Amino acid sequence: MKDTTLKELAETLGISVTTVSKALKGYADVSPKTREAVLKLAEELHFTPNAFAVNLRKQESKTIGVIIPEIVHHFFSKVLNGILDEAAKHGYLAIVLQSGESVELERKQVDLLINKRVDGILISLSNDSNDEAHLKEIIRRNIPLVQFDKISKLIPSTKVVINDRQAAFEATEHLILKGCRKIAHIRGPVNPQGAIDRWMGYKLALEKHGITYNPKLVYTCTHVTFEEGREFAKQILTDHPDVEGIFAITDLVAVGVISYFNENGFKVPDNVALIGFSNWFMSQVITPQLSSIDQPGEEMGALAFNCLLEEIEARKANKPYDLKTISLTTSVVERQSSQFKGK
Amino acid sequence: MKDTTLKELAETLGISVTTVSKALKGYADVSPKTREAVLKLAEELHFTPNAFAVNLRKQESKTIGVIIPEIVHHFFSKVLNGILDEAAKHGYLAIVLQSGESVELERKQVDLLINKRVDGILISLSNDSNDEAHLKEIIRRNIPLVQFDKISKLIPSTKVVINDRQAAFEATEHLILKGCRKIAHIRGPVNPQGAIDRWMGYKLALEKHGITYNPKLVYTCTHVTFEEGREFAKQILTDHPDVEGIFAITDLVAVGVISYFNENGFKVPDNVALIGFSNWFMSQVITPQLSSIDQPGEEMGALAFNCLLEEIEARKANKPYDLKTISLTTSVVERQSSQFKGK
DNA sequence: TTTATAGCCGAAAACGTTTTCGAAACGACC
DNA sequence: GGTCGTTTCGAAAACGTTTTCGGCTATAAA
Repeated sequence: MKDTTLKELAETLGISVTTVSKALKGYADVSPKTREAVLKLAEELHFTPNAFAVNLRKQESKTIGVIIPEIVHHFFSKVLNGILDEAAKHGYLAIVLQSGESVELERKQVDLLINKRVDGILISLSNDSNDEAHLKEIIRRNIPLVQFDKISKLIPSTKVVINDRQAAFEATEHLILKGCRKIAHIRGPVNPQGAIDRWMGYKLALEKHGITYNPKLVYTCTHVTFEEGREFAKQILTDHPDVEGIFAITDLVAVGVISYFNENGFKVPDNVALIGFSNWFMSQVITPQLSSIDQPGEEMGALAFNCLLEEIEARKANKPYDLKTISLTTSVVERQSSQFKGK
Repeated sequence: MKDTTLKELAETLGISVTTVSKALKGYADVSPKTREAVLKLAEELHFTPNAFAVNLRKQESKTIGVIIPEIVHHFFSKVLNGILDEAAKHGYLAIVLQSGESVELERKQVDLLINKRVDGILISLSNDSNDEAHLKEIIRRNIPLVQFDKISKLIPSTKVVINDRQAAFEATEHLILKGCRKIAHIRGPVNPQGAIDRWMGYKLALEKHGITYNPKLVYTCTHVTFEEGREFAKQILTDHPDVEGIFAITDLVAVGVISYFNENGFKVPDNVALIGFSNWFMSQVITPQLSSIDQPGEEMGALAFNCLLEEIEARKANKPYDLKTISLTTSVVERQSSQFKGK
């Protein structure tokens, strides 16, 4: 059973394909009588224009590609949610791919999207993306591109990010304002820009409040897991039993810290104040509830899509457009874990 | 700057489009000399076949559509992960849509995918899907369809599910074997089949072990949230202070129960044993760690895709294929929360 | 009666690829 | 020289739509 085509409609009505097409698209130069006949028959036969043909003819598919490191990830799934909803509003569909934090895979996914001839690409880079050849290829091919969250500064494109340094500054300052002076930082891996920026924000906050930075209070994750949180909690307790506050790179790590402290009778927030990062769902349901930094994931996704759409439409109309970098503001979400009691 | 086409290659080489196409696809009837010339030029000019044209010609796009209720959801994102990985292995891309648990939106998304002429559709229904007209339309259009997790029994298609009744039976029996006799069940909403099946599994386990079913021990969620878990925990404590075990429809609800009990000094598992459902990540990091039922999300996704692929290929080859229903086995994940101490 | 003007319609090209089918060229063999 | 087979190539149709452009008819104006 084949799909109905314009040609079939035309033949059964005894008119030309052209007229059928025009009737369906509301052109003015088709009489009301034939228009209605066409519409009626099209309805009856469940006609829908063949998307393949339309794509070929119009050289566009109303489809974008999205590449993220991991889909099973609270933040990225929220961003994706924002992208999908906003895309739907504007009649766009999204092909979703994950790079699994591997550059080779990321490059492969980019190639796939280029070959598919998507109308545009949204990408958040994998952690070890040192090579940008594939991104350059996107630009060479003149495909609209917007980077979000984890970006490459070397690639000229619109970017939607959060200000990691500022956010980390506020997180640390929050602990300071709660009365902490000796504050440890469990930071992210060495390379990713985000981890570096947050670490710098931490230092800046200490500096502003006259606390000397002590590198021994900084612990570096390699995998940013729950288990690492537990391990570093133990380590901190032996290295610095008098620690007053901890700023963890991520809620997951912070939850690991809580878990270890809970088991070992070290009280959060009575003995030590704690703040995480991302405002992951779990931070509301753990005991004690975890203070955190809210990253507006859906907003980031929606904004990234809108920037991409702007670029797509500008190019189609042969209009110029500006590459911008949008920095979303984060906010401290104050919960129980940071209500430091002092000594 | 336009993309290179077969025609351009042909013209600069002074040969026909046909020969260029054949050279690129490794046909035998093109001489080694011309083949190499074509390959070389294609490489230089970064030629990639125009996907729009290929789709039109072949009447397929190597793209499938996926509709899930929510993307920001641990289980569904895992299923999606399984789908995407398996699809990638077979050279397929996926367009992802969410129905947001609304039938109207679901119907709209189905229409979009039909119009896009995807090669097949994977769908998990929204909760209030009582109307199946849109699914029937997929079948009428002869589009390969596989349902997973939340399915409609009325629609003939391959299905990949878990055996909710069996899983709930095992969860309840697990509590019984730990020594619980008075066991409450916080069940899901009234309509969805999954909630009904789990409730029946609960009853069956009681029956098998000679415990009379008491409807007053069953509490019905409407939104299946953390807050509902807390509320019902409170309610259970006043209604049945001597409760020994609780089987919650979902880990999230179970975590709500833990949260309330933790705050009010009612000890899990000393006073009451608890088991959830889904084995989502949080169950490992909460204190006490939550026993649960593991649902193999990625496996479900991978399997669903493979079934779809089978159907796609069978149709292309005009071979018959069978509709099957695959029931994945779940397993009890025993953690701290179910280690009941008795009285 | 001619001319201008709407109103309606359709031929045809274009999008870029794939595949069928036949043809040309060439050598080998009888 | 004719026949046959092999190798290499290309014309053309097909996939289904969109859009331009010109043409036809009938009516109104001159």
